[in-house]
Amino acid sequence: MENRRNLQIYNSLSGKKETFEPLHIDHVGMYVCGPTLYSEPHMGNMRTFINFDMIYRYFLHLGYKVKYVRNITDAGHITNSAGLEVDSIGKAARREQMQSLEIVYKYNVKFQELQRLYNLLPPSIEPTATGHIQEQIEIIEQIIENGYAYVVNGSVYFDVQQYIKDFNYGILSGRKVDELDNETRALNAQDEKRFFADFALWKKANPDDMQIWRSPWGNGNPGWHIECTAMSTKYLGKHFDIHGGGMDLKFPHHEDEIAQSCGSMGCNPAKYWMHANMLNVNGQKMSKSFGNYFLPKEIIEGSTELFDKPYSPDVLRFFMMQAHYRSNLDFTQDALNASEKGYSRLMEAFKLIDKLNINDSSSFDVNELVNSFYQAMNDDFNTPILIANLFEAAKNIYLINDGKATITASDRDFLIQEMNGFISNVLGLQTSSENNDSKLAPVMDLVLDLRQQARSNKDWTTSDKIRDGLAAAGIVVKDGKEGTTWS
RNA sequence: GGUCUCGUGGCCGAGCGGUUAGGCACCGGUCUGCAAAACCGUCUACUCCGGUUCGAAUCCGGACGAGACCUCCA
Repeated sequence: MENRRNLQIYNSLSGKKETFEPLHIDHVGMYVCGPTLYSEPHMGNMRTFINFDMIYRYFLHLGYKVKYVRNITDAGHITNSAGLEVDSIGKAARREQMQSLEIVYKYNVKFQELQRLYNLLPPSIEPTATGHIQEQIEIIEQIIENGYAYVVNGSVYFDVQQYIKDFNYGILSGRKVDELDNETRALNAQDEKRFFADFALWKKANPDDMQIWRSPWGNGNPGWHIECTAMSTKYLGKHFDIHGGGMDLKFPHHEDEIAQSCGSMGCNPAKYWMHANMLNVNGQKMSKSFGNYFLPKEIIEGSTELFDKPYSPDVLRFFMMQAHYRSNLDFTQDALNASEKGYSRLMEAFKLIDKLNINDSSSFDVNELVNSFYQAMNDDFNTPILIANLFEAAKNIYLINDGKATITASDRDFLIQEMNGFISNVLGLQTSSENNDSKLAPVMDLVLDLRQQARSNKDWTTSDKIRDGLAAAGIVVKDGKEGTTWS
């Protein structure tokens, strides 16, 4: 496929757009950092997963065989800036009076439900951190053997000072080790570390830890970053195509993953690093303390105070796709309403396309239009441009419907196929109408027939009563030249 | 404090040196029994100050403003 050769991806590693060339022909290996299951994923989490779902879908659309690995973090992250224990899952377990595994299971069920609601394709593999403790231990052993880690009191730390003699720590985030900590941070509990920037690979267990594993260094917990190195390596190999995640994971998480891979296997794990941007709500990063925090399910149900009406998952997906994955996106009521209307107009056009009259020639260049879909996506997955081009198609469909433009049968079939491919397969929007209720359709036919009779008799009172009554029930009646439709 | 993004019309949001992005809203028109839907058309931009250039929203410098990260974060 010609379209494959032109795919440009912004690589966070180089800070530039690069032509995508897979390591293995026809195959793409992609690893994305998944959720930590200590609470229900929020809308910001969903934006990242939806963006990578779109990226996954576009690779599939281009005909690649994709192995998409997205992990589940079910072991609590164990250190914070002060080196103190912060087991997020353990904390949640105590709060909710459950065992760690119960917490993880509970929120995983919710996460799976959200994926279905928002039409995310399941990844090829969703490995868990706790299922790969042995692999993590083996990588840590290798790093120690290579001289880039040291053992202290049953804990293992990555030796950044040793590492920077051979590799570039900061290659992804652009940070320089000597700039990292000019101000002396609170150094309590960091006595074990040789250097402030060293990070934990394995942490000795505390008596009150809820999850503990055995290791060559005694009982303990894996560090936060090592799980991703272990799982990406196991399922995709030591060097694979794409590693993705939220922008906030760039440092330290991804930087440390690179250090672990280089320190154990001698190479950066991924050829392309991709980072999806954050979600703002009413101008600020979504946060519980700002009062602009809401869950993906609340906005669908309309149960959040922030918005005065519910929005469907398709509208929310469409809204997010109208912004580029590397841009900030601000959730506001006005913006969501605008997307809701635009989405409906696009989908109405797509539903209309089957019914268009055929002509001997097309009054516009369908090939060029379809090509513009690919060009948009090939430019670093530019979904806003793709959507603008889909609206161009919609405009033409409406013109044909009004008899002001023409299309040939083969062009129409081609356009149907490609529009469906991009709307449904790539953007992940559900094109099947929820109005295809087998019982409602014949009833509507009857009602509209009665209304048409009233209209023929110029009985506007009856005709408008039917229209208003249906409107009250949420059904919009549309009188067109070719008859009346509803939705 | 350090590192890095960003500042586009009423709202959201593309743009990577010369061409109408797009959506929503507004206004005028076509259509309609009246509406709605649909179509056509018009109008609102590039934070500010310098510089480079024949030409800058786009490149460079500075100011102001917003945001992210700096060992919990998607």
